[in-house]
Amino acid sequence: MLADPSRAAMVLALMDGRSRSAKKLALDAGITAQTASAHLRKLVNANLLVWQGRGRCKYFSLAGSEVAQAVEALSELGVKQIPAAARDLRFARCCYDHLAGRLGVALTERLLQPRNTVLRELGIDLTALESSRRPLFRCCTDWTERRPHVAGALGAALLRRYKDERWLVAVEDSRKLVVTPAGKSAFAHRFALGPGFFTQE
Amino acid sequence: MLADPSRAAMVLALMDGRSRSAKKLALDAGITAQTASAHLRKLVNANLLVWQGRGRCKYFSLAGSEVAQAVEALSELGVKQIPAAARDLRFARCCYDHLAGRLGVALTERLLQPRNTVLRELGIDLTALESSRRPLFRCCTDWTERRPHVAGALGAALLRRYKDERWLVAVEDSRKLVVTPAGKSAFAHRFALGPGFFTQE
DNA sequence: GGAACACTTCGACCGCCGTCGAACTGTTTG
DNA sequence: CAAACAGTTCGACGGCGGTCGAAGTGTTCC
Repeated sequence: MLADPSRAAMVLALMDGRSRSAKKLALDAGITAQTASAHLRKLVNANLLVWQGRGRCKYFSLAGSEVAQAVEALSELGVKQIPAAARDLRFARCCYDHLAGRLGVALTERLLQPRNTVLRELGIDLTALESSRRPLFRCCTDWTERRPHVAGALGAALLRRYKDERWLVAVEDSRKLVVTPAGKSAFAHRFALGPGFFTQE
Repeated sequence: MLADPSRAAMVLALMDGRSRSAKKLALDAGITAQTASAHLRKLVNANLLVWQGRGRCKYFSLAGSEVAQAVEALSELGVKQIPAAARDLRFARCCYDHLAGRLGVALTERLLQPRNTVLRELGIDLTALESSRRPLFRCCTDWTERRPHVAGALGAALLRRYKDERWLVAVEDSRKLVVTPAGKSAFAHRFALGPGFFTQE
């Protein structure tokens, strides 16, 4: 299902967790609307995508975090073949609804250190997240770093907070995330990242 | 690459981490030797498999843990479609070189509990593992349980120990693992698994 | 109402690729 | 050396599926 180039392009375009119209997906994948329509129907039937109609448009998005995770795992296999295209995404990107890339891995490691109080300081309410239906903590192996980053309800809550604080901003039509100056200082301070961390970006 | 049924069958057959000859893989996949030869060459070129010649035979095995991880992530997407075939593997199975399934997830959770001394009692030397080139701890999301189990160097060391102790034995030609009576008692005792855990198997 | 637009259905085309039979290379065994 | 066997190469076949043009449905907006 993911093996077809056109379908793969459409799924990759949705890897930032946002939704897009059929037309836009068709254009980005370089195929006509009819062909895209057939592909999208297959992807929905295979439970990879879901859609929601608004007016005369159909907006598609990933069916869930598992889909993003599978795509990340597959990307890891092909990472040698596509070094150029991937370079942009290595430092910080969305993986569905949470943060991935070098920054995501680094923050995860800091979070896992014992006796850290970052979560509390960020105002993340663990008990509330624990009561949600969704698993609190999932690891998602990073295809650029080959080390885990935080997914699940906690991962989504963290990324939302980073964006709310404007430490990270999303790049239009891309999974890429850029760190604002305020973000650099906040991450460096709260997560004890060394001074050289952001200069290697 | 994994989309072709014959190639998928061969890769799945190797998911237990062992190696098999081209002929055996061809037979299991239900194709002729010529066809298998072409597929195997492609899989090797794509860095999914590696091989090693012994005499007139070529023995193939997975190229690494990432491959197993990607296959597991993909299996999760299709888990609704193949409930029958998967039933056998749900409780305990190999995922390349480490333990997966309900048992793998349960043991992982016990290991992650703070202040646990199971690792030390099992004689697993963390400092030695940490110095190895391979990442110590990797999460691998379980496609049957949708929760993480331990992969990486630690996961491999644990499974090796379980097998050495004969708590788990591998089933011929399958990823399935069966728990011995000694294993049931050892796991229940050391990992504080409830009395009902093994009866639901 | 009518034009513009998003999406779908249908049908036809075409090319890629999985498949096998036949024949070939190289190794093992007696 | 001959026979058996693992694996490979070549060539031919066949079908699945991705592709688009044309035409159809439904919605929005003036």
